[in-house]
Amino acid sequence: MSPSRRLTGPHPTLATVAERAGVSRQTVSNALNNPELLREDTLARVQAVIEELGYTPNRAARALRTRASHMIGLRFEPAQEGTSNALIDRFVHSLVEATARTGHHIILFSGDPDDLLDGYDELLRATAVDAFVITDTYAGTPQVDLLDRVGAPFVTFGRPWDDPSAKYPWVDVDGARGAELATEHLIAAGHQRIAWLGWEKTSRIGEDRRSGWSRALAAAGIDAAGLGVRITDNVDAARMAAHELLEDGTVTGFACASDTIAIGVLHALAERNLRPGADVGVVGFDDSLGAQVTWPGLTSVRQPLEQVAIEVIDLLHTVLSLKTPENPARMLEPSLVVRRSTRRD
Amino acid sequence: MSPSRRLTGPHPTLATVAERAGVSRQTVSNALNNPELLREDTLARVQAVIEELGYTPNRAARALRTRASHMIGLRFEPAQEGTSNALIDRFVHSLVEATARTGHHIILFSGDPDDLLDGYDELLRATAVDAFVITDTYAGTPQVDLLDRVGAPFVTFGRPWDDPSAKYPWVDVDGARGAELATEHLIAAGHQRIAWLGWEKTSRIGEDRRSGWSRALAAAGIDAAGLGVRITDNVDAARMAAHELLEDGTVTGFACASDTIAIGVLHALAERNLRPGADVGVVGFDDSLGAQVTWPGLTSVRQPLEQVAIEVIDLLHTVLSLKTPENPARMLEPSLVVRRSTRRD
DNA sequence: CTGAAAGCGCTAACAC
DNA sequence: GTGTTAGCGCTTTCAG
Repeated sequence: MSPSRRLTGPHPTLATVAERAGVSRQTVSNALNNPELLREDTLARVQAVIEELGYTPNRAARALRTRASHMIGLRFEPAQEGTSNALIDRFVHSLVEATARTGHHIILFSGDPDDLLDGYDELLRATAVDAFVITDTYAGTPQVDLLDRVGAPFVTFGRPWDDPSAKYPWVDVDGARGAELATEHLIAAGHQRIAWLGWEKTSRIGEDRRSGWSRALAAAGIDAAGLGVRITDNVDAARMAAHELLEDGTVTGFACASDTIAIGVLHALAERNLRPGADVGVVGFDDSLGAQVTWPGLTSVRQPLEQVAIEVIDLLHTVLSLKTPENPARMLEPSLVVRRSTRRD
Repeated sequence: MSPSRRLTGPHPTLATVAERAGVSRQTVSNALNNPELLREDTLARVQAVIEELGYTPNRAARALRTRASHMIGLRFEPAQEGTSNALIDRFVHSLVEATARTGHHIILFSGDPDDLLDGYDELLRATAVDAFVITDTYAGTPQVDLLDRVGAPFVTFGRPWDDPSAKYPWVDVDGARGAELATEHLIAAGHQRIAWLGWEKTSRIGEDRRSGWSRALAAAGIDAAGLGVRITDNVDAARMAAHELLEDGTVTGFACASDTIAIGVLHALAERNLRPGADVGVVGFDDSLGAQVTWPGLTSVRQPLEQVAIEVIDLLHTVLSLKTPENPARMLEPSLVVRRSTRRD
């Protein structure tokens, strides 16, 4: 005699479905997780009841039993104001779309701004997440060491700058190639003296992008001397640096490490009554909303974030199934979105 | 004789802690959830072991038992390109910060773009979330009906436009007041003929903001005839509308329903060689990144999203503890961030 | 104040 | 193929 209890609670359980379908709970479970084990008619009957009752397995119970939460943690930093670079936000949108197809969910957490590692450990010990996506690899990757140590799966958006031979799975966009595209585009538009406005030397990403600019100039036989400038990532610093470079009248192109910097250059042009595109070509980086709305339209290097998200989730999937990914290091190509800041109409 | 098993797995459990501290599992549980029940020395001893072992309660087990996941669902729509308005992204950042203090977490999910209700039900039936935050109230609120029907807790960012007497908890920002602030600011700067560039009539939020503009003009005894224009929310539509309004040379002020629209006005000014601020005052809405980086700096109405998030979480807390919030309808005041687009230097 | 027993809903292992 | 048993880690009774 089975102790069949009828639950009065709002949610049907395995037992409810089993009773209604006239099978055991295990059979319902199999219908869900190993449908090939059931006879066709039994399966159909069980599925009909599941449908009818609107049954969805209880996540907590399933997680407790299988030790898999199907949650992916992402540490979400406070909003950065004053920069047009909301790249991470766009990435998160893509990530949510990408996870939707796999049954995983993104859970956002915050941590002490002074402690890059804060928050990870707790979620892990609570078995609240199966894995992490790490985005802030530009700041070095202490998180990677931590997660490696405790054996937690993760994938990073951003390559292992500190240790190119590191073998954890990552996805990144070739920033040097992006800057090269930008510079080639300016050269093709007839510019010769093309400046680089980038970040401080401490930024690996910044130096990488800068190398793409150098490469493009070298390939075209253009001397880069005095044209590479390093500043902090804000509009005003860029504006001032641009004024300095524009002083002698020979510089007519700017490849920039960010849209914020490029917009600073546009400000300088406005103040000098120079026409973006016609007089001076300007290219930004990241195709941020700022690039899209700013006057007269900013040409910018765009990272394929949708694809990055898909690759990240794909890698995560592989890692979570304890398989070794075939290609754990995935470099994607950026593209150039051309707008009026480089058109010589 | 207690069946004390030593777990070899990575995570300590209640049993591990209990054994190590020489108490029963229940006592450890109490140390966590009802510390006032324990004798001081026992409590201290248990806490020391918890600390030492780095124990964190298993969320799945706790959720299964208490029927509370401590997760809050937020449906996250695909990124909107071409508009400077990433308000929701900024809100999510604030929300994550706000939840951090309460032990809740935000889980992001996506849904069929054609079905506003998609996704909610499933998370609920899976008991994956305790409650929802709803942000898209401008599109009407079918979600509210759904959640009300199934008895799921939620709080909205956005008031019940369709039914002002609805008694569910919400937090919103007074958009009419924001437009009024913008218009008053333009009047104070000496402008008289101040145009409104807003959204189509179908937008409740748009009409609400517009009413603030009318109110400010009326209070100053200025005739608004012919100055209120409704367009779609994009840079180009705004640019063209601005050109039309600027044609007769009398309009010198623009209050706008969004930063996107305001930036379109700035484009028109650039094309007419009019100086933002000195010749024509322009005010946007939402203080987006675009407003912050665009030349020459766009004055904009700012919504206090950090505070909105805090109030939302506060209401959610109250609702989740089955109490009736004292003040379930919370309207917050926006503020004006003044930049050069309204300075007459 | 502390301990023992029961069970949340599910799935892995094994019997039939 | 299908049913039975056990237990994931926790908290809620209820005894002591």
